[in-house]
Amino acid sequence: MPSKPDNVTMDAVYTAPGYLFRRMQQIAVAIFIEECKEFDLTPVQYAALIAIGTHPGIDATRLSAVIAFDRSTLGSVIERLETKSYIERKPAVEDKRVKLLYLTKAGANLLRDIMPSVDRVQARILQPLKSADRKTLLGLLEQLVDLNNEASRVPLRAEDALEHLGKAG
Amino acid sequence: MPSKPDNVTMDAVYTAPGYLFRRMQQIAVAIFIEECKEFDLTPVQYAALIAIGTHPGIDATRLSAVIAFDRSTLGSVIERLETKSYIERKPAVEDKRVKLLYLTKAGANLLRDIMPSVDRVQARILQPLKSADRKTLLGLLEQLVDLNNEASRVPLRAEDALEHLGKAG
DNA sequence: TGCTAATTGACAGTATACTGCCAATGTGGG
DNA sequence: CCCACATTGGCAGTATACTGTCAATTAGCA
Repeated sequence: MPSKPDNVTMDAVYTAPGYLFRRMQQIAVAIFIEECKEFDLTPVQYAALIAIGTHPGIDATRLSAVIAFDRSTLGSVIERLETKSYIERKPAVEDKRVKLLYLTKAGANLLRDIMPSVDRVQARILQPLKSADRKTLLGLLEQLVDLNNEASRVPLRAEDALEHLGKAG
Repeated sequence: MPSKPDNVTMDAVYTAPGYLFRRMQQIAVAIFIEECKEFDLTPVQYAALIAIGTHPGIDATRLSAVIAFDRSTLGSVIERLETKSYIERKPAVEDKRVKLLYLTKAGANLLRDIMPSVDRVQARILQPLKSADRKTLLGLLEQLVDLNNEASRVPLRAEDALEHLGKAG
């Protein structure tokens, strides 16, 4: 059977990096949700919790820079984490606009408990590849994300995380 | 200056494949929107248009299998493409449930015109890497997406696209 | 000091994504 | 033929993502 013109043209989509990254994102999220379903936490909420845990007293704007999430999106993420009592929002005394974010005891416990599941997620995502290929892909991915950092609307600014320390102590 | 414990812990996020794929997806979409802004088309809408163009008379359910998009999501995507007059929805005579999808003249023209921009998008996404690394990454990505196909809720079923031919001719 | 800039959090609006449900319709076994 | 089941498209609800706007507040400069 000769190859159909259909397939030839769709290959332009199937082999495009943009399409492949979209698929991998879908797959990664699906694996995360499945592996962590007992914790009722999304990948985004997990990353936000980690960042708040490692940067106690950070504000929402700086948090968005640390995990490279859109500030508008982050608002609802924070709200949901607060509803679940995993974080607390406290108004800053020296700046009435700012609300500082802190992990609650429950949030810290959750992070501790979910860690093995998250480790399984990251392993499962790359599992189909041979060990050497996993390292190669991961290395190239890290490079590409770093070199393309400015291309996204919300570039990663890890160093922003340190600014609040000047105010808080 | 000694490395902060903050950075050590955040590295667990920054080097996780799930996080890196999310970042690359954000970056790829941002580049697409920027490069194709004159056409007012999203990456998802573009992929749907291509698939409809290469599979005239496909229905929404089969379309979702061909591009691996969720069927619920696809409903609104199709609606927007129809509003913009890039596609047409015609009821199937032999099955009153089904609505068949066709590219309009305007849709075909758009696909033709947008192609150079989309080519630039795909090039820009990988541009920061050396040529050999681009090929390596793309090859591993294709492998990984294929091998993880069943892990996503909506696996790619390219062969589904051929089923409607039995009915339409 | 006072006016303008910038910052912060919040919100409205649009567009993916997914879960689950529904009615209409089609299909196949008894 | 009839009834259980599957399929199709649509919808409600939730959760990212992004654009743009806004009021409150702060900061910087004349």
